[in-house]
Amino acid sequence: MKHWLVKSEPDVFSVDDLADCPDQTRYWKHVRNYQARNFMRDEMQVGDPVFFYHSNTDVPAIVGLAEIASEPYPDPEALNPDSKYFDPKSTVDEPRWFLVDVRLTARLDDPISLHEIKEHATELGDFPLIRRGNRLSVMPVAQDQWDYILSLKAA
DNA sequence: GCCAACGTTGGC
DNA sequence: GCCAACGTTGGC
Repeated sequence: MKHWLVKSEPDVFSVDDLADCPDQTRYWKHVRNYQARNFMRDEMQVGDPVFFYHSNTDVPAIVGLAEIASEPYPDPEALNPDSKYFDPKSTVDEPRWFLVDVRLTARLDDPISLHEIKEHATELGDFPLIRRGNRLSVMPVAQDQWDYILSLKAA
């Protein structure tokens, strides 16, 4: 089992939007980045825990807990010529882009802010979220990093 | 295959 | 709104 962090801009799709979805579950999102794609396609498993992170907002923060709710499956929008996510190089036989469904398990009453996470950079060690210049929207979180970040909320 | 130009991300 | 970082594109 691996742990993950996924970023979403709340203006586009927030944790509240996910909460409003049937079964608090929805596909997570039309990733067009190969590194993120590889994590989703090759490593995510049903039940993996996920931090839901709000980016590009007043207070960037982990705002919810979620879990992977499906096996990876091809992104149908990549095959739809009318979609903004259309990719002519993706085919039914050789899909290029993948989705997984994500189910919200808890909203955090007290979000864990990026600022707070950065204050604990030393304890966290190498963590993609706080790496300079990082733009990855899907990233793995080590078990001890997961536990440590959750303990910040409890504290 | 190189690399400049361009677009996007995302914190501040 | 600014700008650093990074990925992608396309000319050569």
